[in-house]
Amino acid sequence: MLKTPPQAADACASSRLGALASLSDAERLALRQAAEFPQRIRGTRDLILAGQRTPGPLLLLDGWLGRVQLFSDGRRQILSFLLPGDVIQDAGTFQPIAPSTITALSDAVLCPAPAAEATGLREAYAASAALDEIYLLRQIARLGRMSAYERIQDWLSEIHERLFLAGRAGPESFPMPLTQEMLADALGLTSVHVNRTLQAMRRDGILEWRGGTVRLLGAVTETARGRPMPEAAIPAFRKALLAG
Amino acid sequence: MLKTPPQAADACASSRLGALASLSDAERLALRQAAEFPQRIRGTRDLILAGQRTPGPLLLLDGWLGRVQLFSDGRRQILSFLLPGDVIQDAGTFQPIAPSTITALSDAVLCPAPAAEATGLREAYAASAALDEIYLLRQIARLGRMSAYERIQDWLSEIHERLFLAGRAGPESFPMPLTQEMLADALGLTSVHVNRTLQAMRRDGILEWRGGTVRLLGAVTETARGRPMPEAAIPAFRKALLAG
DNA sequence: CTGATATACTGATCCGTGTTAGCCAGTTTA
DNA sequence: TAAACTGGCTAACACGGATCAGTATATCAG
Repeated sequence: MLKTPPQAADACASSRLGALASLSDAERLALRQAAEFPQRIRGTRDLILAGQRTPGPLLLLDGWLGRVQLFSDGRRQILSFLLPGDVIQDAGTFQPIAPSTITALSDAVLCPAPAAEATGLREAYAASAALDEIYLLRQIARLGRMSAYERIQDWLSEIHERLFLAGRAGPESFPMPLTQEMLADALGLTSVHVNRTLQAMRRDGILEWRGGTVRLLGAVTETARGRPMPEAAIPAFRKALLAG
Repeated sequence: MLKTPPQAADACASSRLGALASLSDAERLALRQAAEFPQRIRGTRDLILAGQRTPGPLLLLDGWLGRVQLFSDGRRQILSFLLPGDVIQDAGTFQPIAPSTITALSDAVLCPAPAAEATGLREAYAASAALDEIYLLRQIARLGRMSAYERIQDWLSEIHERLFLAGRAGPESFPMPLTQEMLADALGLTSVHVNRTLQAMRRDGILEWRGGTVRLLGAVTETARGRPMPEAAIPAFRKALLAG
C-alpha cells in the first residue's frame, strides 16, 4: 500500500543529499539511474541482521526502516529510524558487518547507493553519516532525561525536520506510517502510555494525528520546559552543514 | 592526582588499537612518539564545545572523558564515555564540527593521534569508530528498555570490557573515577537511586566498589533476566573484529 | 456472514524511580 | 579551629508510567 508520490522515485534522495552538499548534474543523474533498479519490501520484516555481512550501501527511496535491538524476554528497542532519502551505510566502513538488525516498519523501496566518484556525493554521504550520529546522540538524551510528553514532542519535531529535508513533509504536517506501539518501542514507553500522552497533546492543541498524517500546531518546538542548550549540537551543526 | 601507571603513557592506546588491527613496529613507534607531547587536563572541565571546530583527532592516554548534553533547566545527560586508549574523531570527517560537547570527568591526558599512513592504524581507527557506534546503540537500548539495576549491570560490564581491551582492567576489577552522580547522569537516573541500586547489588554479592575500584563478582554478566538477543550486535561484531 | 487479528483507546491499580530532606565523614578554604 | 563543601548514604513520601484487563472498530480470511 505504498503511496508512491507523483514525483520520481529518487526525488527524496536528490532533495536530501542535494541539501547536504551541492551535487553535479552527473551525480543527480546517477541517483536517478540507481533508482531504476528498486527493491520493493512488503510488510514488516527484518532486512539485515546484526552481525551478518552487509550488502553495499543502500538508498532508502520510500517507506520507513528501523534499527532494532531485541531482548530475549520480548522487550524491543527501536534504536533509530531510517526515512526516505536516508543512506544506509556503515560507520567505519572497514568491515561489512552490520552493527544492528534493520527491520522494515512499513512497505519500503530501496536501491543501491551510487558510488561517490565526485566530491558532491562524497560530501553528501559524509554529511549524512555525521547527521546519523547526531540523531543517535539526540535519541540518548531523549531517553535519558526527557518525560514521555517531551520525548514525543522532540521526536516528532526531529522526524518533521528530517522528512522536510527529503521533501516529504509540508511546513507543519507529514505522513506517519508507524503504529503507536512502534513509537513506544522507539521512545522507551508502553503503547498504553504513548496513547495517553498523545491524547494529552491533542487536548493541548499542539497535535493532530489522523489517518496516517501528523500535523504539528505551532507551539510544538516552543513548549518544552527544559530544552537542549543553545550551544547544543544540532543547530550549530546543521547550520554549518547547510551553509556549506 | 593521576595514578600514572608504571607502563609507558601510550600503553593503553597500543594495547587497544593493537587488538583492533595488527600494527607494524613503525606504527607502534608512531603511537609512542605521539605520546611524548601529552596535554594534561586537571579536574572536570569542558574540553570541546558542540558546534565549534574540532582540533584534529586525539588519543586519550589517561583519565575518562564524557560526551555531554546539557538542558537549560539543569538536567544533564552523559551521552557516551571516552576511556584510555580511545580515539576522539568525527564520524563523517568532512567538516571539523564537534557534534557534542566533550567534558573531562577526571584528570586526563591527551595527545594528537598519529596520522594513519599505513593500513594497520587506518583499520584500527575505523574499527574504533565502528565500536563507538556500537556503544551508542547499546546505550540507547539500555536507557530505553532496561531497569535501573540492569542498566548499571550492563554498563559496568561494558566498561570492564573496554578497559580490559586497553589493558587497564584485571579479569574482574577495574578503576572507577566517577562519582555516583556522574553515573546517574549517564544512566538516566538520580544519584539517590543509583546509590540504592548499588546497595542492592552489594547485598546480592555481585559488586564491590570501594576507593575508586570496582570488582564484579561472577554472576554479573549472567544475571539479567532479559538479555540482548544472541544474534545481537556486539558479540558477533567483536568476534569479527578480533578474529581479523 | 463468522471468526481472527490488529490497532486505538480507556480505567483501575501497582511499582519503580524521583523528590525532598536530611546525616555523616573527609577535605578544602578561611 | 571553624566553616563550607563534596560525595556516599538513608528514609518518607509523591508521582509518572507500567501492568492488567478490558471495549470498540476496522480489516481480512474463509
